[in-house]
Amino acid sequence: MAQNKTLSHDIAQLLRTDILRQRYRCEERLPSERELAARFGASRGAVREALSQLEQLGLIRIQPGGARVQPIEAASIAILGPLMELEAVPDPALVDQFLQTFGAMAALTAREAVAVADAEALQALASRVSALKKHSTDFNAAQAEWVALLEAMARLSDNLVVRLIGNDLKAQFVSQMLKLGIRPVFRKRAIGEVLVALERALKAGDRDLAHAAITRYFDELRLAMQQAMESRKAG
Amino acid sequence: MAQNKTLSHDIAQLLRTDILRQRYRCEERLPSERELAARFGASRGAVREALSQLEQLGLIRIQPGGARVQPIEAASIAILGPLMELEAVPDPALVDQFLQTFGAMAALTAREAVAVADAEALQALASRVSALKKHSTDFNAAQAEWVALLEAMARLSDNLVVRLIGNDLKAQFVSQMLKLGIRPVFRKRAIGEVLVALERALKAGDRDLAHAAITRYFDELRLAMQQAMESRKAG
DNA sequence: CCACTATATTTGGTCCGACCAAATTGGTCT
DNA sequence: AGACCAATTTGGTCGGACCAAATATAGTGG
Repeated sequence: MAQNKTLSHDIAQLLRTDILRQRYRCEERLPSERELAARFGASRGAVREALSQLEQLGLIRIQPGGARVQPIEAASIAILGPLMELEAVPDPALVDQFLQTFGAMAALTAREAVAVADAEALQALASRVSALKKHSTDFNAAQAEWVALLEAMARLSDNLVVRLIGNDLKAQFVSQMLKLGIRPVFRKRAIGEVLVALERALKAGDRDLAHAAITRYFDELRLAMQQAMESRKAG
Repeated sequence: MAQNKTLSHDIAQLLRTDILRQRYRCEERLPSERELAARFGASRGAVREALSQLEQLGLIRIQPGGARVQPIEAASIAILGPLMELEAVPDPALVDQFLQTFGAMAALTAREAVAVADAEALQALASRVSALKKHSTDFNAAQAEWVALLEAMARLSDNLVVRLIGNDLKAQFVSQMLKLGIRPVFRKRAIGEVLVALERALKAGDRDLAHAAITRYFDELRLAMQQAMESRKAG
């Protein structure tokens, strides 16, 4: 079983899974703290801390009289990770939605980065793209370079909102994908076109082109990821 | 003082504000639970629940030996609301970043909604846009109609990731703006163009045009909001 | 004098038992 | 049947206690 640092975290994780698996219907009352404590062989304090965390996640609403589960849409994005971990292979539709959303924010970041970057910064970004062109065969190296490129643009654009969301999503998603060892296979020609467009955008300071290129990249990533998950399912 | 339901929530809020105000430097140790309990005149259990919530927010990292504050960028987006409430008038740059991000996701939602909608659904959306054309003078009615339109498109696109992020952001932002009573004044001609484009996009099922129209609307909203906040500052 | 180690202290994690206030539940009365 | 009221359940808080891990300190050896 997944062993967290503390007992309260373990309890929170168990309850969280139960709720996400719809073992408790919406608006239904959870067992009382005393009963949960007895069930988990824990003290009421530990259970209370666990419930406090679930409330912060927006999964439940605690009131005198009982804790009630809330609709999933009312929760925080921090539940995306646990939601994908529910089954051995995450829901492909959810993965696609994730990449679509993350891609939109990455594209936004690219546009702003190009908009505010000076000549020097643009040159630095362009050199990263050049490096990417050479790593077209080594997946791991290319992946690391992409992450570095997006990170560099995020630093330039300096948008705290995007950064917070990105951190949350990355923490939820990337680790899960790495754990599963899913390796998307890109269409080389398309990725080549993306890199060319990105290089041109950086050289010309064309923010719209940069936006389009990043969007295109994530579209390719979505496609590759869906295929990888399908073959994983078949294998 | 802002009175929450429970004492632990109050303590969490106080500590949260202290951390966001940088009263504790990054990586610095917070006072021990026992000392905090003494300071707030509360029991250690209440303090522990508060700290547990802050940990869930990503503001602190709790370990035997002490709780340490984490870099703001590592936190969850749930801190955006408190971050804007720190001062009487929220940071205009932060508001702009928020609207930019929210707009990008709304545009994404619009594109997907148009992509998956059948003729009937498109017609329903178009009628909402028509209604918006008539409410051009009444700010409150128009605002409510915009929210309803975006909500309808969100239901159609059925993207859980966007929905969760949107809920989080809305909960953080909208209430704060309403509380301040800031009223952005739109450029009527631009909004008129947006509505025309949106209507055309819905009639033709043109997802790219819908995306562009929503983007344009939020660009106008950003402009109007910045002006409103500036005049508020001056007045 | 400095670096390393073993010890003492601090700090978080958990448990137990108790009391209060609010919500729920169930019964009673009209 | 509906409204009202008491009994029970449930969450919120408190205090004290013990353990294990991390930190700080004193001691030792170079």
